[in-house]
Amino acid sequence: MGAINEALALIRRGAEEILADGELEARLKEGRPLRIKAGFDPTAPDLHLGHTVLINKLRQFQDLGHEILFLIGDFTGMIGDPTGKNMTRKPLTREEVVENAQSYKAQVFKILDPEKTQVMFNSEWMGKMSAADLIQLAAKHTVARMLERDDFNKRYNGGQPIAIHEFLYPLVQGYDSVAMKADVEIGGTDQKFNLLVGRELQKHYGQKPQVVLTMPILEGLDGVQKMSKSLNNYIGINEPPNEMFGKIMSISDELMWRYFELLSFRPMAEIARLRRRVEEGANPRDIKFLLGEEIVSRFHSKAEGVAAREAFVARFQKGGLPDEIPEQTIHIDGTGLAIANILKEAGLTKSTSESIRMIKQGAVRLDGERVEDGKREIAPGSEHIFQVGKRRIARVSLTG
RNA sequence: GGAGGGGUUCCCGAGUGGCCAAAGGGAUCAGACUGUAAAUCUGACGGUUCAUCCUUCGGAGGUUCGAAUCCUCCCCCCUCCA
Repeated sequence: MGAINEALALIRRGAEEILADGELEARLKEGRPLRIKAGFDPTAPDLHLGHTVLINKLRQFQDLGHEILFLIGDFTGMIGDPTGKNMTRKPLTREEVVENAQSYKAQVFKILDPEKTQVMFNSEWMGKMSAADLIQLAAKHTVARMLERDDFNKRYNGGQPIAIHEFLYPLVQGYDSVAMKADVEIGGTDQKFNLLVGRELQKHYGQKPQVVLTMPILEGLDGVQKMSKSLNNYIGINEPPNEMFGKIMSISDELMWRYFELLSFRPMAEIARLRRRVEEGANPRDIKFLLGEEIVSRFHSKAEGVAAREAFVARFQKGGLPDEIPEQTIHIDGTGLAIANILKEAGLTKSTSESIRMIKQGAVRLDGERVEDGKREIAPGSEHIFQVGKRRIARVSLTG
């Protein structure tokens, strides 16, 4: 009994909503491994920490002994989840789907145990479905229910078009749950409607309706908008250790707790203790170190996590230079090249104009000394460390 | 099919013949303060041989000493009516 309560606590951690909570408890009591479904787009995955909120939840289920069904929606991908804008997507070729699946695995298995994860494709059953079957499926849901979905509702009332095939998306996603005999489906809060359709359909097909668990959308580095690549407020899981660590350090203190809850595997009790320490006067920066080290360790290695923290301390706390400075060689014709031009050549600035601006703003250092005059020429045959701001740095050797 | 409104620098959005590389806001970058926090303040934010010259305001032409602004054609988006 204690074990079930513990399991429930872990499952509820960070979850936005569980429908229905009571059903979940009942299933856990059955004592068998539950079938946990999560669906993903077949488009090329480039995962960031926001995506891992969901995957972490899968991992927790896995740790509790349940079976993860990682569904790649290669069939639904042809429809595209209706957002009102991109009504249809161009279908991916089989090769692209296979390739993207490989890429998913490489990224996702940094969190999940491959041994306990089944990767599935919904084209497997949807591809075989006949038109008659599809009509039968469509008969199991009503237009009125469909229009309950927020974005359909808005579009319908706002006189915006809704293509018929868009109604098929939730139906197909729901049917996946039937085909997969899912016990639980996990998705973002924006997926709630689709996940609930799965419950309805399972009932129609004589199955016990799946438990729906929604996870919140993670805020990006700015702490306000959702983490996304297009907003450039993300931490990619393939980013280099120091980059990753630095980005984590740059989040606000308040946001740190959110990240702890959703991204850390530390028990909530421990996180509560950390929080108390900060309230009692500990420097939040030092607590953030723990988070940074844990995250970097997960996606790289324990050693790299430690190294990233040490590099950060050495560089920013003690004001030193990073231990690995990218090296460059620039060839100079004639007697010398102006610093402004070298910066551009070295890729530290996008243009000579930017170099001049940066110098004017006091952002440029040459071997640690602030540069005042961008026109100053450096003769070939020497090596120097150039810095623009705090983050851009390069060791440049100039050859004649 | 008819009527009307738009497309401006990364985004939003002013500008309706010269003072426009183009207001303002956002994002971003840099400096100060710090814990590379956050918040705040300051500055920058097309390229260049940098007090110069060059390229930009959906596309192509044209008018003019001079156009983001006027004209012609084309492409795209939106609203209303049928």
